[in-house]
Amino acid sequence: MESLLLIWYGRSSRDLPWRRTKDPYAILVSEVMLQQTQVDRVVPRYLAWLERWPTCEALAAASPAEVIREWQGLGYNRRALALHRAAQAIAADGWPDDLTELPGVGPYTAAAIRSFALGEDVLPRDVNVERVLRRTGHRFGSAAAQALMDLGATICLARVPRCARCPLADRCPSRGTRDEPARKQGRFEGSFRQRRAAALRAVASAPRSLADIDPEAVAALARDGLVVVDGGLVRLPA
DNA sequence: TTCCAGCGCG
DNA sequence: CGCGCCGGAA
Repeated sequence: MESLLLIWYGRSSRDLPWRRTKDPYAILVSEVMLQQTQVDRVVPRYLAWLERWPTCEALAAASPAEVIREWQGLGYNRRALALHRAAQAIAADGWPDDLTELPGVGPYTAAAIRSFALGEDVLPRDVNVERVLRRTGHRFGSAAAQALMDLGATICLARVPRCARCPLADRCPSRGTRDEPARKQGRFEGSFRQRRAAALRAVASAPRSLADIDPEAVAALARDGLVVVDGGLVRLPA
């Protein structure tokens, strides 16, 4: 079964920039960006990020404000600050044995770095991988990691699986089944999310007076350490 | 509306 | 373990 998957992957793999490197820092950047964010949206931002900060040391030397600006629009902005602190920790002390000691690095991202950058025999389990494992009832080795992700992202979709094009469909007990819909989310237009994003854009372009900015949005950003408030002004961290 | 290579907190 | 976190595009 795994060989069928790998044959399919040989023909259908996605050409993604972070698959062209084994630099642990580059893999770390890609994985943090990819946490709950679509591949197509990450690609250009990943390339720009690495061009600006090619190493942990370069990123560590940047200011939080620069980091937030470079991250702007990707969402989950605290990821950016965590990545920054991780780079500073690595620049100071090197890579820890337990990668989950790094801020913003959990079980999945740690396994991804160990597998994709360090070549260790571990299988990173994201939702796509878990879904394929669950549906097929099969066990796969770490060599199938990228293939499982691509299958889950392009064929074995949660809601509308494309079983007709799946290399594993013949022996898949879940062939044709669909997953339940996930949580619901309100409209973006006019939402608090939109106001918060606008507030961050405003502060990022230049420091503003508190009076010029939506107070609730500023409070939310401040709670996350994305802005500081002083002297009636909101601005990004020094 | 629903999707998205998770993490960290209670 | 459940939940909130982000933003936009399809």
